[in-house]
Amino acid sequence: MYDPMTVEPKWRARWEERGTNSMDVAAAKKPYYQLMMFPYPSAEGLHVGNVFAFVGNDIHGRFRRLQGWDVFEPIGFDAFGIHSENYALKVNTHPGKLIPANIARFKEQLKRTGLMVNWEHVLATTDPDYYHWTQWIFLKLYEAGHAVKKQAPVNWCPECKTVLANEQVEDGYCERHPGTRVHQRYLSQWFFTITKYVERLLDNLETLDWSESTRTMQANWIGRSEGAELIFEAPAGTRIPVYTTRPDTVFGATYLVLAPEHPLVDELTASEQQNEVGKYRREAGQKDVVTRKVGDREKTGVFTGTYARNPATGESVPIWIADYVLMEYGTGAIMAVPGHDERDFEFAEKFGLEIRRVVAASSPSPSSPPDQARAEVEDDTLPYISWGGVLVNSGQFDGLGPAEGVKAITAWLEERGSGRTKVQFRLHDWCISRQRYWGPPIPMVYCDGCGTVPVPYDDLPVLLPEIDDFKPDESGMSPLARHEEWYRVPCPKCGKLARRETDVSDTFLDSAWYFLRYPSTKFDDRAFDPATTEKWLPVDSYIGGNEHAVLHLMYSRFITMVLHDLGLLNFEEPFTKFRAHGTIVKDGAKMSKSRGNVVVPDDYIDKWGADTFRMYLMFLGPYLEGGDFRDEGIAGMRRFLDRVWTLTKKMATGAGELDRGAVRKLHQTIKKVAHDIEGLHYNTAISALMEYSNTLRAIEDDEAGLSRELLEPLIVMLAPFAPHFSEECWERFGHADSVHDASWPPFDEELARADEVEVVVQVNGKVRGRLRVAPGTPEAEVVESAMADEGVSRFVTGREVRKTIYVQDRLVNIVV
RNA sequence: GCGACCGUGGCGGAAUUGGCAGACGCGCAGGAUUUAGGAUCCUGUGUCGAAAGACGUGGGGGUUCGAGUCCCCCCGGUCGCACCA
Repeated sequence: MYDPMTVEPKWRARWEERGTNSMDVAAAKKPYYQLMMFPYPSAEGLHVGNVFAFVGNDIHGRFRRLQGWDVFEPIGFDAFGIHSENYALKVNTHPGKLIPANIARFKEQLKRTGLMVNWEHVLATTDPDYYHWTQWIFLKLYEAGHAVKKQAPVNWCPECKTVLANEQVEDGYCERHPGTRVHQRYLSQWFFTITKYVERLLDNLETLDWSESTRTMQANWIGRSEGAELIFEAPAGTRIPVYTTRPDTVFGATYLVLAPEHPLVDELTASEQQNEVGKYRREAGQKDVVTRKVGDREKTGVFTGTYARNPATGESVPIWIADYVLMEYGTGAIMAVPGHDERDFEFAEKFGLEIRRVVAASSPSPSSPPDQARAEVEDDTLPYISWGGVLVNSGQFDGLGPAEGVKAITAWLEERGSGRTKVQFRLHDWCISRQRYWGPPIPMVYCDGCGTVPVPYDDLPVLLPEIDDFKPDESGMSPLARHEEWYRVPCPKCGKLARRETDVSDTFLDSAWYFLRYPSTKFDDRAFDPATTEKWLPVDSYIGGNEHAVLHLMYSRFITMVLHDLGLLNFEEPFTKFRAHGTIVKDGAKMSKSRGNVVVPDDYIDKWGADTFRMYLMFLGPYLEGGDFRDEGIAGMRRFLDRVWTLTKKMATGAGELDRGAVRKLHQTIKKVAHDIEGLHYNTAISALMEYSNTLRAIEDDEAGLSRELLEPLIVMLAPFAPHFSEECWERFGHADSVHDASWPPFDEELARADEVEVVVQVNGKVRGRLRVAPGTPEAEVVESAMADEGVSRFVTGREVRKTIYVQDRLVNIVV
């Protein structure tokens, strides 16, 4: 009987002794970088979702190794950030104390899972040897002009006394304090100018071998749109630029709306409207960023009391301010076309503004041009939004389709100096300041004389001080701002007393470059060694969750591009291939502590062994889609390993004739399993291995029986899935070396070929018989024997054969 | 609302280019072994039907000799984005 409780620890110990998994990064000849997204080391430890993800990554890495690659499969810990910090606050223990214990626990669990992790190259983002280089990257970006300081709104929870990320705000309330409304504060913060790279970030997507869903999400996030910037002029000559994707509808623009924060509002507000406008702006400022965007969408706004000239019609249109217009997008001002935009329509209805139709749904007939179209348009009670139809009420442009109208009207306005075509993106600059404690201090110093001064490279790292009062307070500043002994430093330039930046950087910066560090963890004088990096990067295979499809992957690509442009990297895309794995759910619902349906891997590994658990997880469903975790099936997987175990004990020693059918099945299996592992289709790879073992079981008592040639390839193919079990079998076969240093079994097309195929005979598309023929039998011969088949002739005789369809080696269809 | 993906036995899920639907596994039933239970092994297992056969991949229509697969409409689900002008 196979006993994982003794076999698995035995092999883990031996792997460590022999250094089986410690591939020498410097000496590797055929490098293959197999990366998985590193975990946040939570206090709860590894959950099945992590194990599922890591095992899938490990199988691919181990398979590549069997194919002869020098596979580098590192792991690290994303241990900075608000998660760790909030947990530390909750249990009232310093995060610096919690993290090492959590990491130790994770390591233990990861090892028990049997991963081929290279433990010589572990990293933790909280380690000063690591964040030294996170700060170095900040300085590199600063030097290149990609790090700038500007004012930005943040969510503030008065109860937590801290800034919240958008994800921590639920419908305007703090996620930790359901009764507390979050509001908006303006703070001066550091930004990385990722928007400068927006075209490359979008265009390069097409060249990447990434999950389609991930690329789509990135493209949506970047949000490219084409349109025009048009100028509306106020009487005093103030030019108000607006961005629109529908410049063809400018003849229908009956009013303007500015965002409440728009810098021109003061100037444009008439004196009698001052009070109203001021009040509205204050109210808008009170709303937190999230509520304003997703909360109650009842339109609100106030009239500024002034007008601007529509550049197309020359008419005066009223200028309003309303919070449905966002300052962060476009120019922070829109031309409202209520006839053809739902939001503008709703607003116009509410405030009694003019609605003018400028696109008719159907083409006016030549006999009764625009009049008829106008009539039908005026009946409408809702805006008409489509790229179909024709322009009406648009002067010389009447009759054009919207797409032609865009070109013609933009060109016409451009000629008159009131517009130009414009491409707009949704992506914003990346705010990296966090008014928190648990992160790498931003390496900047503010000096009264010299201004903003970067910390010299030689003074890095700026160590995060160990303070007890890491709890945030009312001020909106980092807890570090309470520690004068820390932030008071001499200015690096002039030596006078100056002040450190007290904010720390975003966790996403830690993870935006960690893959560069792994191969170079041995170098303490550089972030990443040029020769090592050239050898190992870009990453050959990256696997992770789609929850990081946008931010993490986008930021990593951005940092890589910047470092490339600075001449520090010779590639500009970090991940050649990326696949998003699926999610494991329980009873159809996402696992979460609040639902109480979290599955902890430890008990399963204790009971069934890591190998059984690994295979079971992979067999649940397609790796790229995930599946539902149930206890019922796991015994079946254990049964499978037990059967293979029994097979290996029956290995025939004599040199009998090999079973032809088994050899054929073997080669078919080699091909299928390799193909499936490459595509990460582990569930079907496992089922192919099961089929092959069933084939062997059927001949186990035969004379020639189970020869080494039939059994050993099964064990090798099983090795990526069940690494301990396979080692034990391999050893019992008399091998002194590791099965993981063996080679993937060679595939022979000739041996895989069937010497007889079954051809299905259909009459009118219904199966009426089957024939066994040699592969490649010509059509005429097959049809002839098909007609002779009793089951077939019953349905054919006495009827006229209209035609026959023949698919080589597969099917005959006789149409009568 | 917009975008992407998906819907197949009692269950999880298979099915290159349109070509035997239900691989593999779970569960279940019968049998062997066992004092019994468990474990193991063998056989069976989409539905209706005694059988021949008919029906069958969320529903409806279409293309085709042939549709789970392609096209159109509808219903249901999952994920992402969400006042982005």
